[in-house]
Amino acid sequence: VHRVTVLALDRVVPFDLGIPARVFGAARDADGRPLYEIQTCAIGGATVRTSSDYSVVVDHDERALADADTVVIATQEPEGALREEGLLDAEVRNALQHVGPDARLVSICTGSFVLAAAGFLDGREATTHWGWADRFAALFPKVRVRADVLFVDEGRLLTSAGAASGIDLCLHIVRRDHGAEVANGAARRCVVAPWRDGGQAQFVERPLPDHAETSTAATRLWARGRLGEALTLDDLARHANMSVRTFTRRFRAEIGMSPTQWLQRLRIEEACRLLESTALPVETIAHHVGFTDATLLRRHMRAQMGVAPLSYRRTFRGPGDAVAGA
DNA sequence: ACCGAGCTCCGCCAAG
DNA sequence: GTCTTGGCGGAGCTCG
Repeated sequence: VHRVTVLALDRVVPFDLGIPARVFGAARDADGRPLYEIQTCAIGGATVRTSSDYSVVVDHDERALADADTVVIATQEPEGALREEGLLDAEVRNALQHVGPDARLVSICTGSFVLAAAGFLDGREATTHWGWADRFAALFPKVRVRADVLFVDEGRLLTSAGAASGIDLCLHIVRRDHGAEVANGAARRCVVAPWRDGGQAQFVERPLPDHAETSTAATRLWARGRLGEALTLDDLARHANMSVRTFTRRFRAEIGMSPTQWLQRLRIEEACRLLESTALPVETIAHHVGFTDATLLRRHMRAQMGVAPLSYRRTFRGPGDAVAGA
């Protein structure tokens, strides 16, 4: 089992502190056995104040960092010397000494300030909460800050943007460790979308020389932009410059579902968005997201979420809600 | 609710 | 020997 140790520092943000335990804890192998063991530690094993109106009691002190395969620095709003000069408190610095040389280092939100101040991020790309990106860049000129992504994967060092992107990052790590299928299972247990790769590149991966050409990422972006068209497997494979067989194989390995499953999911997602935010007729929406027919949209929505398009719109808008046009 | 033509998915396997 | 590729075929699915 892979051991994940979460370090909770003073004024930790409870939401973010809970993310690793929840997501890694949801990662199971085919027989349902947990793939990660999560422990939470604090300096001196002391009670930790949170950013909210309560404190947390942990079971471990910083020595728990020593046998961690992965160390997660939970969100802590930078204060004092860290905020002003980018310097770590002596006790935090000492605690980080326990981290093994091969441990993977992960930060959520402003936890990246700690990693940067400790020098781990020098010469690397990293991200942090967008509201802190300028301060971060000013304090740590040796770090290349990306403010426009959900997370950055530098291999042994991974940083995520604000709050919920910590979930995306943890899922990404599970995907890296155990494949997309396992990661999707964890996402399902957490009742969270297994894949957020919006319009822009929302994460940056360490450029692996061979990985870039073999990935279906570019084709997914391309397909996303032409949802309304009738895309066949051949179209996708051709765009990716792969045989159909290789494309489907890669796709499943990377995303954990088949190309058409993914495409349908996207279509439904977009249809829901339009149902929520516009008053367009179902027929128009169906065509817009690539269904030839409104009945097809109904069939798929029924199958995937058990709701008919109009009743989805109704529950979302509430009754009597005036509708503004598209 | 059902049906058939066509498409998709994936195990298998030979080839690189 | 190990890993990847891609054609084949049939089971299963999708769409009209």
